[in-house]
Amino acid sequence: MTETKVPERTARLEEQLCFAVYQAGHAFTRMYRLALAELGLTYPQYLAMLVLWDGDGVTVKALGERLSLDSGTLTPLLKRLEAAGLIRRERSRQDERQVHLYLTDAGEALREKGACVPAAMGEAIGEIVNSDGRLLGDLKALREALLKASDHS
Amino acid sequence: MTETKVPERTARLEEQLCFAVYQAGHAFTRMYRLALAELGLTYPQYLAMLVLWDGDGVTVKALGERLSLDSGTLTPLLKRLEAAGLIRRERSRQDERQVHLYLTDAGEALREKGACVPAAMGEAIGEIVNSDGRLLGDLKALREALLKASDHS
DNA sequence: GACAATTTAATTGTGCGCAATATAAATCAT
DNA sequence: ATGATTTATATTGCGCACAATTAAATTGTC
Repeated sequence: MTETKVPERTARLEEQLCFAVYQAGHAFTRMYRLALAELGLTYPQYLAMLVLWDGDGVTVKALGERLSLDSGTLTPLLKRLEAAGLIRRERSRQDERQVHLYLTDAGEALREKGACVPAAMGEAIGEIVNSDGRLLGDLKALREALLKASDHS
Repeated sequence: MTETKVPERTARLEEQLCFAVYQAGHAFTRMYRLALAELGLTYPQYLAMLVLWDGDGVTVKALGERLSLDSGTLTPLLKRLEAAGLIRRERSRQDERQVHLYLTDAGEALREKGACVPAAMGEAIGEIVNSDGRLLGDLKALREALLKASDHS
């Protein structure tokens, strides 16, 4: 037993799962950037619009839960969408703490142009890698495990 | 054949691969945040230190290629690491365009504390999901496909 | 050797992402 | 009903991420 205590090399960057996720995320936003620029949207703005296209009138809070984002991120993002004329922000009469989000006609109209974005992406790469939804499932499981493990509450 | 042309619903957010990657990335940085805060590092700073621990003296350019980040991101980040006393930035004598990055004693000393970070993470979640490196491989393949597809050059 | 083209960093400006805090409204407890 | 607690949004501040530009050094060409 030659106890060769190698000075505990930290794992190589490229072999770490966190880095792979980090890089894949950047690659995705880069990929979406061009297509979304034609819609005048950033990627996070596009995600917000996806939620509203799925059904508007939701509150900022509900949107935040769907996207895992807080008001510190959403408030300025939503103000930009409002300034772009895509949504309206209306404070609730029943509960004046809440702000409901509605699509304008322009925001509704953008849905169709937005609809072809994931299709274009999907054809380019989706089937190649995500053959049977396995990767998607793995990532969801990963996220769950991460959230569970980092539940500092 | 009842041709019910449903108004082309955009895919649900939660079923989109890009969103899963986006969410997993956030979950990772959240998970790392606490452990890294004890080292006084952010997650991107930790990635930079990983590269330098793997071998210092590299240029900003080389670091950027390793991390897929440009000088716009790296210059201020490296200045912060320098201000924290972890690295030195030295402009090359041979080629004054280049800046080489060296670990200080403090930066070198941080390696050991940093070494237990991925271990703690890995034990918490690594084995659960990444049973045999399949997920890692899938993500790398995904990244490759994305970069290839978005090679606007 | 002079000058154009390329390369490397740094700078500027915009938009997330998130912690911490503030503010105001609603709810709860007495 | 009044005061304490909780909830929803907004604000502030810091640190990425990246496009676009600038500045300076190097290389290539003639």
